[in-house]
Amino acid sequence: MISNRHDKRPKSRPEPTRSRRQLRARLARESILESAATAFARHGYAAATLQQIARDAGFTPASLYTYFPGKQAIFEALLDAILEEIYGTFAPRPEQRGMQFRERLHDLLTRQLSVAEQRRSAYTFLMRIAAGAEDLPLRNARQEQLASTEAYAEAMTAWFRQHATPGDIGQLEPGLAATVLWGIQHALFLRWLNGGDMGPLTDNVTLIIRFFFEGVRGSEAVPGHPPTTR
Amino acid sequence: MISNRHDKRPKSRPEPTRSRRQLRARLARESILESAATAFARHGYAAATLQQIARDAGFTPASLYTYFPGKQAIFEALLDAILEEIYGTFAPRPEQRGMQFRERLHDLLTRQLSVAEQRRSAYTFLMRIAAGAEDLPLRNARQEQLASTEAYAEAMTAWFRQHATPGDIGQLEPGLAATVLWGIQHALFLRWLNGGDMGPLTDNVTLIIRFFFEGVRGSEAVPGHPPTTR
Amino acid sequence: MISNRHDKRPKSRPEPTRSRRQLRARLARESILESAATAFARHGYAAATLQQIARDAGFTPASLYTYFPGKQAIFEALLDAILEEIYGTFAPRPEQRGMQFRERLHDLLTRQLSVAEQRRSAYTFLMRIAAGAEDLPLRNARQEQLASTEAYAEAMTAWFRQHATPGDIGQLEPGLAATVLWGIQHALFLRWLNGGDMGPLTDNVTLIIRFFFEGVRGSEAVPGHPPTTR
Amino acid sequence: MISNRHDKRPKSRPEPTRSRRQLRARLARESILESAATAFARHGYAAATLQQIARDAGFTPASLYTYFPGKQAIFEALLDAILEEIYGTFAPRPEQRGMQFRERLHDLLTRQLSVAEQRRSAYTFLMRIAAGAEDLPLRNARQEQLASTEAYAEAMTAWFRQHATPGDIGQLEPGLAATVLWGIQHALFLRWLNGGDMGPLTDNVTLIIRFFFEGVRGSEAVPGHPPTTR
DNA sequence: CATGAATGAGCATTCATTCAT
DNA sequence: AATGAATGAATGCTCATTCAT
Repeated sequence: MISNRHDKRPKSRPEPTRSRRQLRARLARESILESAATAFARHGYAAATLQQIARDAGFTPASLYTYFPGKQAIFEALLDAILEEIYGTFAPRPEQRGMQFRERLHDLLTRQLSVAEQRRSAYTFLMRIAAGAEDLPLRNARQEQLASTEAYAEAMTAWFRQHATPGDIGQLEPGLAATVLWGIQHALFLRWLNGGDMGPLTDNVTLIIRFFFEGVRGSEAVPGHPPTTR
Repeated sequence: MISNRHDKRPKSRPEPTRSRRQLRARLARESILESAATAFARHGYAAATLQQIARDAGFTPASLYTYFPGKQAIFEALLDAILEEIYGTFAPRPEQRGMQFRERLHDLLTRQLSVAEQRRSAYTFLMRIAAGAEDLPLRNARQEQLASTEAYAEAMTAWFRQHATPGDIGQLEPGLAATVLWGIQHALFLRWLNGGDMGPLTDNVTLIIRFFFEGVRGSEAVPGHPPTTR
Repeated sequence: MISNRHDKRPKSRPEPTRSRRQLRARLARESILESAATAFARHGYAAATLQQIARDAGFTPASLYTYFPGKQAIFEALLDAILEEIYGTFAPRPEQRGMQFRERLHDLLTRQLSVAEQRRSAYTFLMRIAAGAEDLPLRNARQEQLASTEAYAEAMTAWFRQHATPGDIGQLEPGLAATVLWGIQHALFLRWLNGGDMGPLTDNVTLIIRFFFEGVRGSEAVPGHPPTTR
Repeated sequence: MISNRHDKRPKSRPEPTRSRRQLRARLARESILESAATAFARHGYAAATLQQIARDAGFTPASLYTYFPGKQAIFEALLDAILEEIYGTFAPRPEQRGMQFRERLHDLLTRQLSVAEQRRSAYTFLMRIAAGAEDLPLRNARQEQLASTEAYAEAMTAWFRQHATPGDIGQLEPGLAATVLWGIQHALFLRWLNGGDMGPLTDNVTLIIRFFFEGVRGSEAVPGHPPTTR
């Protein structure tokens, strides 16, 4: 008799009202972020309008304020999410135990391109930022740092130091190697993005790695679509 | 007879006054384009304001309309100029006669990075566009096509076909090779752009070519700054 | 007036639950009005938001609509309440029978300042309105009339006519005297309101009356805090 | 280029173009401030809209930004102007040399009410603020201070100290006297403001002074309209 | 009864553009 | 040729109000 919430069920559906709402709200937020990613990727932060984002997500502009305090907050939430996903790929994984460096890199890039593929728009926007092509409205210094080519290169450099044995990347300065890797990866991502219906983005990993290690010369035979690892 | 006010007629002498005006006008236009390049590179087309451009060029916004019909026209003129410079580098040159493919490529990239270095802002903006990071306000389909990574890759592909002999780029599809080359070039350009006071951008050419042909493995020794052209 | 709520139900028991609800509802309404008074006094009608009012009263904005049909209704209810309290002080009181005019005025002002002290925010808001410093959203002409300095002065004038004997306020036009009295009262109210921790507002009554009758000259000695009622 | 301005006159009016524009601009600014005063006085700062101000001044809202950087700047400019006028009246004047205290006060109040009369709306708005009936959007601490009843009372207190001889205001604390004076003045200003077509506001000065010094009792005969300074 | 969610109306502000001077 | 002034259109945002739960 004290709790009157649970015995309200007889009448309708079995789900507690509470979590229904929470679920709906979470979905709405995600939908808005997805729409924002699209708009930001297509037009840039400044030129993207709440109107576009809202329409795409099935809301009116005013409604966005139910879920986010403003345009900048949407931007930050989106950036946080994609940064977390991308940088999360650098975390050490038990499966890598027995792998060679090249295999480990394959694994890493596969996971990164997988994120890029699934969060296509958000990743595209991140690349815009990373390439310096955005006026960031950031109050958050941490974000400003992370969302740059340099930060990515640094993270990759650290990863190299952790996983590569001497000789793996020649005598090359790791930071430079990381930058080049970023360039190759970026170029193939754009190719995939603009190239109509190619296969999965992750199919490019082998290619990227081969280019990275051996360059064009070493790519004796590159079929239209990727072979197995190594 | 000195004043040029009275004779507006089609046929009169090449008055110095007249050409002085033309000169002033041309200089003004170039100054505006330069300022526009800076603004567009920094903020993107949509977010850049005529206010910024005008101030930077020493005008008021209204004055820009003396030289260009509007923001979009400025954009188009700027894009035209940089596209012409970049694509101009692909034109065949007599000096290349006796060169090896690698040398020819070195020559080509040197000229391209030279443009990038001198037209820094305009080139940066072009890269934003090429990376798809811009809403193009183009009425001009030709421009839209040219200002893309694909178009660049195509031009490079054509150049490969013209200058490479079998084996030069392995058995790789030339379009793919061109894309990768773009990626490496782009990454090093960004590194130079954001990296404070490095040396000339063109110093990176040898590096780029070595990465392109041999990858990281082949780069046995890469000093902090590039060796001579070999 | 106080309890006419219970006999509205022709046919059912005087359920305790029912009147408890009514009590809760009345308390909620009063709480809301109090919060509204605070908000209106601080920001004015237009600038005060239901958000502020609701938060202060422990509700969400939507909930206010359970108790009032809208912002304007809250405003009207609040105004009604404070007007009733203030104008109620003019009602004749048996205790005044044997008093002199000056004593009666002392009594009147004491009761008015007592209201001001207890309904501090509401009274402050009323003063804003009275001073013409509010856009009244009134549909109700009666309220618009009552909530003005003139209406107050009129009421006071009437009271003067009823209670003063010739000579009490000199040969002064009563309306003018009432206006001046309002001014003095208002000034001391503001002083009390802004002045941090002074004593009770009603302590100012003697002062007000002395100023009113004799002006600065007559106030031979005014200690920091008012003497007894004389 | 440097001096081709002067010989342009033959054709049209004798005024230099430059000052024409400046004049127009100044008039526009004043017109806007006047309209702003009206709107702020009527609706309060927050509730007044640029739409109203602009329309009243014969502009579109966007045009206001030609003359002021924003709503707040309009507010500040307006407040600055009226504050300067009001506090300017406290400045010592040579003419006061031979006057008695009462005469000096008469002179002071006349000048203050004269400002109130001429800058009717602005003064009304200032009174709203002074009475605490405004949420000030002030960045400017100086303004915040000056625009309060206390600040006015302080200024008046200082003036009292400078001009009154012992006995002039009884043994009353000057701050209190200043407050009361403000109240009387304010009440009569409001009466004038709302009272339809009375005579000039300054006609009330004698009345105010008589009330201030002698109160209602001392006002033996107060005709409808003011006598000479006595 | 309470509230999360949704929205239309409205606001301050920005900006590309036009035009008279 | 250059610009101050003016403006329509559009933007991010707020808020009173409605409604389903």
